[in-house]
Amino acid sequence: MEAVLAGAISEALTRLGVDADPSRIGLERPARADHGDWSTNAALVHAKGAVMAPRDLALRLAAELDGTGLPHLERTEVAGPGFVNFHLAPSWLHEVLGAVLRLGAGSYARHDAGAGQTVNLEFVSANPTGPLHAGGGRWGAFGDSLARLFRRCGYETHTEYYVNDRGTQMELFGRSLAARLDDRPVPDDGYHGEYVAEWATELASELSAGASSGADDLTAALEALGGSAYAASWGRDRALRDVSEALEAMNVGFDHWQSENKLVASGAMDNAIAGLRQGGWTYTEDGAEWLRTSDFGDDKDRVLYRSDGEPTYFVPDIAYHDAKFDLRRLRALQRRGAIGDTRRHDPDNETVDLVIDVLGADHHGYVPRIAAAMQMLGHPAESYEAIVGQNVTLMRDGQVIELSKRTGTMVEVRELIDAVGPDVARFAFLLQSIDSRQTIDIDLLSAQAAENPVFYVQYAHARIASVARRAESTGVEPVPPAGTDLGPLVGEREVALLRALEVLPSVVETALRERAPHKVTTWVRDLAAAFHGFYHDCPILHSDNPPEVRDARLCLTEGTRIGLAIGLDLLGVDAPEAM
RNA sequence: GCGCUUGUAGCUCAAUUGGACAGAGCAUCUGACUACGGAUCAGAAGGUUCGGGGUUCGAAUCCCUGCAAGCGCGCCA
Repeated sequence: MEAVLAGAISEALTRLGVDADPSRIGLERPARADHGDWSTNAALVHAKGAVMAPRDLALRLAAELDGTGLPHLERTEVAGPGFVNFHLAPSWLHEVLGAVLRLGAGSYARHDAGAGQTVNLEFVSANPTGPLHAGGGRWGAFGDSLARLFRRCGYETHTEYYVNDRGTQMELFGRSLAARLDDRPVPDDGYHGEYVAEWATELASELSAGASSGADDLTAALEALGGSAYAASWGRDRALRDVSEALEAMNVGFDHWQSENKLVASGAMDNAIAGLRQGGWTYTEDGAEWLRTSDFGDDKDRVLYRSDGEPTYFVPDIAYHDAKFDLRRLRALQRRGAIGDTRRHDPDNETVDLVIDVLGADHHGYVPRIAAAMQMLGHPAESYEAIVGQNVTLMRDGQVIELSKRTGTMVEVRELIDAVGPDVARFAFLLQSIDSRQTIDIDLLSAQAAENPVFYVQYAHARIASVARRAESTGVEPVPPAGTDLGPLVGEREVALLRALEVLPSVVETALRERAPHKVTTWVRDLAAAFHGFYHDCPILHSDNPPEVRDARLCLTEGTRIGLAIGLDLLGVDAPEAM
């Protein structure tokens, strides 16, 4: 419909002798229903070139369009400073509903914008030194929903979690665990959380179970295995199990967990650094080796190898990001079953087209240097993208809870999920833009869990399922056959619901383009609201209803179910048959 | 001090990226089924879009400036 209108507008302008510039013509769905179904600013934009008052041009344009016999067009109108509004007959929405029913949840609102393109999406990547902080849930929900949007738009999509299992933090974590194990004080700059003590107890029982002959000296048993280094690696696995389980509970999964240790062991660092040196991007100063990141907009150059010869954390990060561009690496992971099914892809293309990091605001300073390094290694500037989101503030009892490694205070995602359930938690994270700081008051969220908007949406879905069950029990086909006359759907609430359903494809498209899954949340609430209104005012299975009205409404109900199912799936939230 | 992000109803947030009278949900007040699930629906009230300039047919949105908040600014990770 949009394409038909856009073409007609351009042609009409040309017939009026105006030099039409299609790129500047805006065609949009007005916010207010009484402004019609579509609206164009074409007259406003072209008035100057046509040397006419905007309204005069609008009037002539409207008259011209009225004469062309466009399908479904009831009338045009000129409004405001010179908008031309198109009022369409409900029949155009009936065609939309027909398409929704024909395509179903699998195919409606799908785009092939990303066909043949591969995207790699990294998110969460919290250090494996403890359970996942509740704030981390935001990145999980966001990243996972964004991945779902990419998939729906035809991208071959890989999701990754980078495991920083190497370096100072891991050592400290290992030493903290070891210290707890023999009741020594935890190092000052170590990990003081309650969980460290609990995990040390677990480690202790594993050690004593594993020790052959009642070795009750745990310290000796640990030393035999490698001391705090063993504790660190054991703790890493323990933490990752905890993190993945918590994310799984929120319906968040990853195709691949990349260990930094294994990456380094593979020689990836040497390869990447060789590439940088070859390109002449490095130099030595004060005994350290530097990278010319300021050539690409970074504030200053960055150290790769310290004067003592040790690589900074930056080196493995470069190697990792470089590796993420390598499709052969992803294929190899796939063969090992680390990654799920793949979609069609150009077999000659060996490069991932888009590598995305989802980061918290506290890491934004790191973006320019990694972007610089990727360009030095030959990856086009637009192929690396960092999405920087604002962090979450957690509250309890009206008090802000500061995340502190020293004192060990934290709120775990698990705790949040246990308190309110996965759907409320996930919906809450996806309720607002990633650009705005989010405050989650765990008590407030628990207390108001029953009023959470997620239930409003899920209730709409459950109601529809209930209608279907009732239809079945009275011998009525819950989904009338294709070709059912949708003509009876002309009431205000029916049209409002049809309109809400119609915009889903463009919502999906903009949500992906703007990396804004919360747009799906907003839409799904709108659709649910339109459905509840329809349901309240328009009886479906009531015996007074003529069969043709009943069947048309059943079609609309099923179409709504499809829309809700798509939206909730994109959000990773359950679409229940009953509540 | 410099940089990034943000500032919208009492609270939490939207606003088709420059469009028409800035919209929802909570909270407050008032109403609605002898019909398919009342976790619903309808209505009222609530605004100088942080302040001040500017750009144009048109600004919450873009530019300048001031204020406020969060984050970042190491041969730490």
